[in-house]
Amino acid sequence: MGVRTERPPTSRGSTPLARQAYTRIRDAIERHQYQPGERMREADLAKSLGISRTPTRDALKQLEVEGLLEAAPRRGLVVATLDQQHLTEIYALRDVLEALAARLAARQASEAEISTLRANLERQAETSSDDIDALIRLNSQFHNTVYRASRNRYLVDALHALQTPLALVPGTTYSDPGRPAQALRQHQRLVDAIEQRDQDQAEAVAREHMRDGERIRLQRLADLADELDR
Amino acid sequence: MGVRTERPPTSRGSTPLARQAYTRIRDAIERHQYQPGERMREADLAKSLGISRTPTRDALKQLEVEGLLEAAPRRGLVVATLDQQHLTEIYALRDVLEALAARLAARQASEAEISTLRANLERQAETSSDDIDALIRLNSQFHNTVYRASRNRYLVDALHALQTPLALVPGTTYSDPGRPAQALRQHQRLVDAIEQRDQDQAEAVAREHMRDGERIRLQRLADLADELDR
DNA sequence: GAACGCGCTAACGTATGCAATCGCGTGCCG
DNA sequence: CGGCACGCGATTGCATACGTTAGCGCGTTC
Repeated sequence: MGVRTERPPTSRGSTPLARQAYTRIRDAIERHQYQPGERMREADLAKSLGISRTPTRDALKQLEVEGLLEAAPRRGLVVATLDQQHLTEIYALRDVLEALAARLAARQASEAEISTLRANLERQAETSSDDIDALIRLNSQFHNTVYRASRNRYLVDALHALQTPLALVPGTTYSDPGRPAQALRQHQRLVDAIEQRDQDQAEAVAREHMRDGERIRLQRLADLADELDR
Repeated sequence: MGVRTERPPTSRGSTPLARQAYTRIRDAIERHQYQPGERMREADLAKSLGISRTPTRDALKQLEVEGLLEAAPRRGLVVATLDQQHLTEIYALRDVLEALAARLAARQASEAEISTLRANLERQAETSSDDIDALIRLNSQFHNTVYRASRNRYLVDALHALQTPLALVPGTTYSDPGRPAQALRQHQRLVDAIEQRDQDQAEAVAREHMRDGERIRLQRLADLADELDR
């Protein structure tokens, strides 16, 4: 079904379809356009994406590896469900990983990385608490900079892998009214600790940051369960 | 090309081809039948496995996710290389993960799990230091039992993910003459700590175990580099 | 009227053919 | 004699057809 005559032959990049499919399906899941437990059929998705089953299948496999989809006993792949137990396990692990990243960053962050973090803090401070999308983006950049400063790619990968399934819970910690200001204060304290090369302090701040984040997300999950019960 | 008339229709199991391909390729890599950097071509592998490119491709993708293969700039998938830097990063992370697993196991291992660990220790004690394959198997079972006792599937997954790339270095820590006895002693101390619910001690023993393992593997890598230089 | 069995259909695993891309070699031109 | 450009071969990405299996509904029989 060679429908793709739209793309001029000069377009050398021509994004791999599997990557496009992956991105679009993942976005749809993160926007909660599919319910947890909803079946994901190769043929349906392929048709709605306008591509064949082959790249669609590749995308689904990757999403399964990342934990956004799971194999249901006799129904194929479905959107994964994240309950309180999962959340607790994720944060138990994330706590020690963020602590390690903060410690390593305090030990070996470059001056350029510290400047990047400072610049990020300023932008966070200038951003309105209402512009949640911008805050989320800045938060993500902030943490990624800290992760990379750890100089440990396995740690970076593990931290990213842990954050992916969190997208299954609608909203983020920034939906909580006091969170933006609190996060900014904790981020500032973390950069201070990194700049002073105080590894223990950096680890302590990171752990505090995680505990607060876990609390907010658990609360959110409980609220959602209440709504569904009604 | 319906070549597979060999399999009687009664054979219901007939492992999916993609899984077979994955297992066989992974085994071959772990046995070092491919050199690091060696190209892995879909068509070649498919032909040598007697299957088509589709399941072969699936297997290669999974191996890439797991870090045994990596995408080389302009040459497709090649067998991954593990240098000293990688090893150091892996162990820096594994240290805190094993420590967490040991701590959680000490907190919440069931009596049945502790019995399983004790039984494993006995079998380790009865196994000759020369039977390296058996020791490796027992060691793997031992650690997996501790991991599961942590009641944290994300931690279990992360620990497994970290161990996979270690297979790229020929031999294991058990190739070292003193290691079997040392490992057994450390395993025994770990089970003692778990049984006494001493979380700090469990964590300390796990960290010591990791440090020794890292030292042996770094030495092994250095020896290999020396051999190649000659 | 109920239970068991048979066939139909939906879904996925697998095979294979086709197309697009990229590296590399060769030949031509400056 | 060297560099650039064109073309060819190798390799992977994508599409699609086929086979197989399992679940479900309908019919038949006791």
